[in-house]
Amino acid sequence: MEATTAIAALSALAQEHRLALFRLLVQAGEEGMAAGAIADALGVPNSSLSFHLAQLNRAGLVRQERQHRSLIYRADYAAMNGLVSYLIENCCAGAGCGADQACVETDARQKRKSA
Amino acid sequence: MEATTAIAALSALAQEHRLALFRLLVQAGEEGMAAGAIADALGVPNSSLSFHLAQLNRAGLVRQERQHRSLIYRADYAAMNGLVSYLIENCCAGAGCGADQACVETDARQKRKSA
DNA sequence: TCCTCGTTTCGAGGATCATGGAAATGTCAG
DNA sequence: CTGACATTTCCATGATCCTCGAAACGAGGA
Repeated sequence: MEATTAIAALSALAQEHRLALFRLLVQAGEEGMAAGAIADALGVPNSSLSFHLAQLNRAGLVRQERQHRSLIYRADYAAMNGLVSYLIENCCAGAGCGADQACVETDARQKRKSA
Repeated sequence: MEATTAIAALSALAQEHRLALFRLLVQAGEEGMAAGAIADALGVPNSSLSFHLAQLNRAGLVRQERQHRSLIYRADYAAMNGLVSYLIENCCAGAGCGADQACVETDARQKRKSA
């Protein structure tokens, strides 16, 4: 992942409504949600929500698909994991982070992915 | 982690210089780096760097410690992992994300942590 | 104490972003 | 074709953020 891509993703997530929206889609899973249902769940005006959905889409964090009259949105798990991996890249200079077990786990996980 | 905290962290990371800075500290590990050394490595004016370091510090992503005349900065791995966990919370609605192996891994990792 | 070095704060200018109503677009049923 | 519905685009307003030189601050060394 390039820095530009990561910044786009982080900028997209660094906003109250968009963070809630993305997490909603992450938890919704493969089924996804229609724009209207999301607006309902979040209590955001349609025009605002559309703006935020477009931002997340442009950042590659969500994908849209037509289904009858509705647009279904889904979280892009690959992009999400790519961002996470980018953040913890070469974590801890190979020192194992001392007492921080969580960091060791994420580091190991990344190595497993690239192997 | 609360939404406000996560947004603060994401906002802090959603900026070219700060993202590079944070990743530099993540890779530097426990040893950390002095403000001057960071400014040198990134080619950013001192005043700008100080501004960005303050943002990361206020977001809880880095910690500072005096050492003689220099201020040593270190990445806060606990905060980093907290943010990651917040993002992937209840990932995939327990569906295993279909073909997306990476997501399954992160989901499993999170469950392991909270167990 | 005086001076130097490392770092932070101040301040103004330019750039980017969020909001939400109204109008436009696209999709389908009758 | 017409009407109804779901969603997006347009647009102006207000708010927030980034930059960096200059000045201020704080900690040692002589």
